[in-house]
Amino acid sequence: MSKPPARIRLADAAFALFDERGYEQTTVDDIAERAGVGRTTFFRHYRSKEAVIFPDHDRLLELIRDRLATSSHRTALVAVSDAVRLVLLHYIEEGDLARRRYALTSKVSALRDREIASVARYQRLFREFIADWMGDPTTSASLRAELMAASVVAAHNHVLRRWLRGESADPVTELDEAMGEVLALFPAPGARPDGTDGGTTVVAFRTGQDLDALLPSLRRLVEGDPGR
Amino acid sequence: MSKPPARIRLADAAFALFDERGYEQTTVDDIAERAGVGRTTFFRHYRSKEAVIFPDHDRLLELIRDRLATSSHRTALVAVSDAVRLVLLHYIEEGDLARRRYALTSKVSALRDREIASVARYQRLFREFIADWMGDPTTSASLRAELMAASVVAAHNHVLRRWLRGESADPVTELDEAMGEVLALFPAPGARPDGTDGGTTVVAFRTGQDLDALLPSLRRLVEGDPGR
DNA sequence: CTGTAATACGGTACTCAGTACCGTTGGGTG
DNA sequence: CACCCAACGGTACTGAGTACCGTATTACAG
Repeated sequence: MSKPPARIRLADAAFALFDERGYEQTTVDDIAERAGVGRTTFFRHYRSKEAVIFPDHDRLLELIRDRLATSSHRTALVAVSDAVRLVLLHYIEEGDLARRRYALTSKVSALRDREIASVARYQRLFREFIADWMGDPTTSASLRAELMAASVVAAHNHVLRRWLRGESADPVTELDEAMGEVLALFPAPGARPDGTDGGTTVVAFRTGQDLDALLPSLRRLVEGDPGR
Repeated sequence: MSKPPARIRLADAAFALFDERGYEQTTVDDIAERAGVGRTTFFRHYRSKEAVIFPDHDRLLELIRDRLATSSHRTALVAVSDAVRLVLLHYIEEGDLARRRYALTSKVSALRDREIASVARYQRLFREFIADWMGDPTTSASLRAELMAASVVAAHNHVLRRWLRGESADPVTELDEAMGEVLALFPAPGARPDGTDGGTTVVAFRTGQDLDALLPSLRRLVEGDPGR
């Protein structure tokens, strides 16, 4: 039962001290001391005092960048909705650690700001991806990309926060639902080369009917024979 | 021709030095020295080195809070759209100063993060206002409030950035147009007091959209909230 | 004119985050 | 054994931000 590596010990010590004394009241020296290492070693493993709480935002950002780069979806919004799932899954994998971080960021404004800045980087990535995908430098297209990216991130944050607060048992499903709402906000342009601008399918449901029973015909309507 | 007050001299000195040497390469001592005051005086007027660039975000936040508190609009979204105009007008009043700040925040990530954190506070204020206004603690209502707040802020940012880059001659009109798009995204619920609702849901699809992606929201429409 | 209180200011000293640099240790590997 | 290389510890430094104290200016009451 040898000691875990310094990086882990530092993180454990940091979270423990933050819980005991609060973030500002804890110095880097305190953390290093409790971890049984020198102060230099702390900064070797974590760029800053804040970074010990957000260890791998950069890695996650790259992961998402790759996912977007290799994604083959029919619309940019679907691709982004798919990519943002990675973020949620990452948090869920962290489990209790993510919740402890949430408790900290809720109290310490400096950490909250840092978290917000990280999220903004995701949003920027999404915005640029959508704008590139649309390839339309128009003002309105740019605005549309901005709105889409903001909505995806907002929906993700909504679900994530619910899960962090313990209000959600199945966050992945909730994310799907939330993303469905977002997709519904932005109907695809439905560009038709022949100019008939069909593309619109109107479906009438009777409430109380089983959606799953309708699904096959729905799918036929949308995918099989567009324009009817 | 007496000297302007120390607060102004400090801001001028700061911006000049930031332009000359860059933000990180400028120390607070440098700023104070050029302004002809002591270092202590700098911190008396500005809480931090960053604060000299963002002097009145707090004041503006309070202004918006008041505006929302005294607003009598038909929908929460309109009230927020109206309030966010204050932010844009504030930047426009600052004129060239706002553009110099934009040039700085574009280069220095620490400043960009700070700006983003400020904007997030507006967004949070909007979100809480909308949620309170709706008075519906449901998950979907909460998500809707989140999406609305994010969209308003995104639209504002879009217009503001265009103006800061000198790409917009009439930002106020552009903001109105952008807010129009946002309002179009979120049609009013259209409550039916007479109960004539026949339980039929009409859904308009655009082909080219992923049916699977839409499915969750569809399911919610049919099963979760009949009659809407 | 004088005492006094408020305000703004300058200076010193301190804490702490973050950086730079240097020396040391402890394994592997030829 | 000699060498190397990675991880570590220590020291010293810069710079932001805070606390505290003394001082000059102004205003104002008596």
